[in-house]
Amino acid sequence: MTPRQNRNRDRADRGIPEATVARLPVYLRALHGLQDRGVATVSSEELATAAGVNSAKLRKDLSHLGSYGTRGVGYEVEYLVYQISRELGLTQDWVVAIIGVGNLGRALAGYGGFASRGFRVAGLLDADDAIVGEEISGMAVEHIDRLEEVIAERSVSIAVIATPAGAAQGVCDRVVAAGVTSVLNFAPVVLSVPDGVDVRKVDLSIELQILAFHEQRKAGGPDGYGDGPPGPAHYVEAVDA
Amino acid sequence: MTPRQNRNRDRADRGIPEATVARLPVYLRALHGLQDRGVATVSSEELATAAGVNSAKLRKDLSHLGSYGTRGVGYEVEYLVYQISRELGLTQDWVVAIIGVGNLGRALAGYGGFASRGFRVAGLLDADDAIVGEEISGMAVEHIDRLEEVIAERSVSIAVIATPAGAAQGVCDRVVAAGVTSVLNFAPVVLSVPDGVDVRKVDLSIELQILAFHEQRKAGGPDGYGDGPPGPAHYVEAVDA
DNA sequence: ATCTGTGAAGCCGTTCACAGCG
DNA sequence: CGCTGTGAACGGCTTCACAGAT
Repeated sequence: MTPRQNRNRDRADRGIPEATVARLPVYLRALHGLQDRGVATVSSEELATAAGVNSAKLRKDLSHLGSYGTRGVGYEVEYLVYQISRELGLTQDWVVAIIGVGNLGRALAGYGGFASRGFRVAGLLDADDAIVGEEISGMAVEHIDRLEEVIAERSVSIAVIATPAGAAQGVCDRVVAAGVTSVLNFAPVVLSVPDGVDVRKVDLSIELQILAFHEQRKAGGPDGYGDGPPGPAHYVEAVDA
Repeated sequence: MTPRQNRNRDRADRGIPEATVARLPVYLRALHGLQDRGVATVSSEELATAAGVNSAKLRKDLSHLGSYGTRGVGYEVEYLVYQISRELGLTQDWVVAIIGVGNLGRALAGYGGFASRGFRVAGLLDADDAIVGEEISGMAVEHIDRLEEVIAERSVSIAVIATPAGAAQGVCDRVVAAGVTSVLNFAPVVLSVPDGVDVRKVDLSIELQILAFHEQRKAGGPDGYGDGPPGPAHYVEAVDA
């Protein structure tokens, strides 16, 4: 039989590669920038440059959504914005609750990119009584005890966890039990969730450590040059900073 | 710049895959957790579970650093912590400057994970005179005009950009000109930098959009309801499936 | 016997290069 | 022509399954 599955869907195959999905928001942002500048049509080369990828990758990515370009011309900006938005599910509003209202939670609550791009923050919750009641970006902070009510009453579908590490798993369990199936986690812990729940993690410290690795390499490799002194025999004191 | 001259396949090959590098910080955090609980030895299966990966991947990753385990037994926690720390370059301190002291910058400045794991915040800079002089986490905010001096005087090697989008590229150009070759960017723009400069991006809005994509799919696939707003030009019949 | 370290296979994503269409 | 859309080649990452060390 043929190697492919029986039904090779014509266009807009729903099996869009993860790597492509992760880039669609970048393309979308670049397209919005072009829109603001009044650009009506864009070539794969131009859009790719604006998005920081190469044009072959961009064309391949867009081909997973369908044939939305015109050969010999390029892509119509407005049309492509709509198609990508629809594919990402941004033509509807997603209701978000932010749990943990420290500096990070405040930064998230005030982030303009939320409201403007299909996300509506409908709840700010915290366990600290000193913070509860405070008004942030026009919204009053509620006590975490009301978490389940808030999720149910306002149909929250995405939970943003910005609590300290120790509280994160507990909060996660509660939001999942309340029916949330998408979690964005800023706490530096690996959350465990049942199948069917999506968790994405944003971790500053990990990003910095990756940078440090490359920075060190630029400076001549770990411990100086070449092999250095590794090996089980050279068990130096653990330098726990 | 000297080209790659990696010939040693012995152990600790310096050509560690990017995907592995990105996971090492996760392993390191899991190991620190085990250390705190007084665990001395761990199997690949246990550590993998704690880190949220499968054991084959963990073993393959660690094999790129060297043979630091004992067959039939597992890995010595303290020794592995040291080896990973060394590989990531965390046995030395990296000096960080944070540019942009809004809520996000404050959250970053107060983030405990910095100081404790090989990073030292040596500068907080902002363009807003109302903020300059304010003390945050025991450090006074300085004016962005002093950016180049701060970088040079304190040997800053990593710049964290937490400014509004419009200011990010300008700040980036300045830190690069001042000799910084590692940038962590929180502003929602694609920064362009010369070769040899590393940029990593953290983007909340992108993460949320990826979640929205999957959430939508769970709810029955994109376009599962009527059709949205009008598509500008050609509006072919969407999908048959 | 147990658990690591690793060749080998399979999978996925990227890049190439050109066919196909405007 | 110019530029998109895409098969095919390529390379990297993940997974498997077992050889090999203790």
